[in-house]
Amino acid sequence: MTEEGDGRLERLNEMLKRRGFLLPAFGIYGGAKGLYDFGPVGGRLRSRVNQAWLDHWLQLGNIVELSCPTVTPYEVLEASGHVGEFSDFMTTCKACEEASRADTLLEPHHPNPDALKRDELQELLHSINPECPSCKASDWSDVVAQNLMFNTTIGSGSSGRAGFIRPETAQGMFTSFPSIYRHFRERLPFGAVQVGKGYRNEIAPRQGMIRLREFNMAELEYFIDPEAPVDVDLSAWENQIITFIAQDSPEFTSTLAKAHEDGLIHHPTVAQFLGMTHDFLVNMGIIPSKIRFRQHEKDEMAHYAKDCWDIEILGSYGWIECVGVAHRGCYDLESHHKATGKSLHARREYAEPKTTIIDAWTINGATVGPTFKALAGAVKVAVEELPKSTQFPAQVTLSTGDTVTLEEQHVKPNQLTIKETGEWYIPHVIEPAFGIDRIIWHMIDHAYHESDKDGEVYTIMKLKDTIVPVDYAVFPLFEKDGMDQMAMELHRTFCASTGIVSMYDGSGSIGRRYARADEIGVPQCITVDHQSLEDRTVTVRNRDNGEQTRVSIESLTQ
RNA sequence: GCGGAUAUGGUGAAGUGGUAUCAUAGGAGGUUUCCAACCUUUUGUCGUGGGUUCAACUCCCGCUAUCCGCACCA
Repeated sequence: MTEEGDGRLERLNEMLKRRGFLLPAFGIYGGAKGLYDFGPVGGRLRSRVNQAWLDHWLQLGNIVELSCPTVTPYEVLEASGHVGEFSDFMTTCKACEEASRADTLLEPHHPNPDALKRDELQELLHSINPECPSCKASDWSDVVAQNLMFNTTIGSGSSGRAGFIRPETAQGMFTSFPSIYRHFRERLPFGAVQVGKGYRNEIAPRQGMIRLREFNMAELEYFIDPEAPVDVDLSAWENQIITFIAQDSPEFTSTLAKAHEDGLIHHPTVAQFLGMTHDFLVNMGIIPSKIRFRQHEKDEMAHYAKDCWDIEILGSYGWIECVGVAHRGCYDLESHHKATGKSLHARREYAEPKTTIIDAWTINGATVGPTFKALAGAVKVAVEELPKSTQFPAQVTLSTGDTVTLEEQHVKPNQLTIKETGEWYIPHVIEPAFGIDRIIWHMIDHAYHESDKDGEVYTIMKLKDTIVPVDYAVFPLFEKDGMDQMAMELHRTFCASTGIVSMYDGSGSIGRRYARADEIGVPQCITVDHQSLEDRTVTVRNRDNGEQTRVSIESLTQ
């Protein structure tokens, strides 16, 4: 196998374009930065990965799939913190009209300009007046926020409402919490999954598929009761040695259970999801030794996170974050609750109802009201705090600072039994978020094998059978004598079966066709030859070892 | 966003102030009893907009995109 670094990445990218895996979008218009097409081969690959991802999480048994709009009202993303967090503060040089980031300009003059608010940046910028990096002038416009989300208007004209194209799928799932809660009969834990597009108007999209302006994401929002005992079994991964990079520590290996026992992974469900993520990636063909889990530093953690892990994959661009598993606490539901006033709580029933017996004093409203007038409310609070043993008349100091004298006629005994069967709380959320494009890139990167064949590079895509874009390639040995009709018939039979993709190829020599099929990773090539015409058997060639077996057509199509 | 480089058939490349070359690929036909073979034939191109010029793929300028650093982002 040819190793990387000798032009492998260039050959891979060239092949992906030529064979229709991945192509720059809108190519006939010169392309558009940060936008890619999944082509005739890649489109199928993507949909299979999406489906495999959904199936993987639906296994848990308490997961539903949602599909929420990409167009999202301004208020939703303001409440979630994205309007505030997803912006850069820009200023323009009045001499040359070059736009620069205000915090970058101020870096030599302030320890951490990134943390400044807009007004503070503006003040500092105008007092220091740094040189323009391109024209050396020192005359800056006002600082404006440039948001990394795509702006849009929902509706037109004066009735239009400000909105964004979503930067992640998560918010739609949070705002759907009440209906998911009802669906699951108000019993946590449960989760919602969604695969879909997300959009970020990146300043500098780079590195092919790694940083896109429109990207495929897959997210699970898993809602838990922070106080409920957690029933998580990590034994499935007890023999799985995983590479970790944690806060304040160098790279080391351990198991998920050990990492949790050591207090590194705070929540067992986070550990479970890290394990399930590992399983998914390996099922997709990611090489296990090229996976590592990296814990976010405290200052790097996003605005919502309590504990956050990146799953990084090693590929041609180095270690790239492809999945994030974040314990978001109650941040999201609480934010939307505060913004809307709508209940996003769950109910926790006590094992035993809590009974509170109150045996003390309360006010006699008929006398306290007329006597104390505006102070009556404060009197009530003070009276209810008095011990049962209080003798009246009594001097009482109110929260207002006033001191009043309470007569026996102002009070009456207060005997109550309050029974509480449970309480309301805001569920916590654990969120695995997958960058599907990045994962597909690494699947391709890891599956791409080159070998030397008579001085030429021979390419095989060793993709997993479960997600290959094409399941079968059907060839007539020669396109004559009825072999072509028989092959076409078999091809059509395959295509008529749900979930199977077949490709007919009768062009060029048989060896050339095998090579073409290997290049896009077709696991099995089926060839119709002269013998097939007589006994309805065909040869099946294995992609990875080239071995052929002869089987009957019926055994393939049943 | 900054600095540097680049942009020629589907893919990879050469080249020139007078409308372009090679390899490979794709289609059709032939040949061929299974791993990129061969023969015939055919398809298709100078990223984009402007300028200079009798004439621009070539020179100049803008734009767009790509690659490499830096920065940014996750």
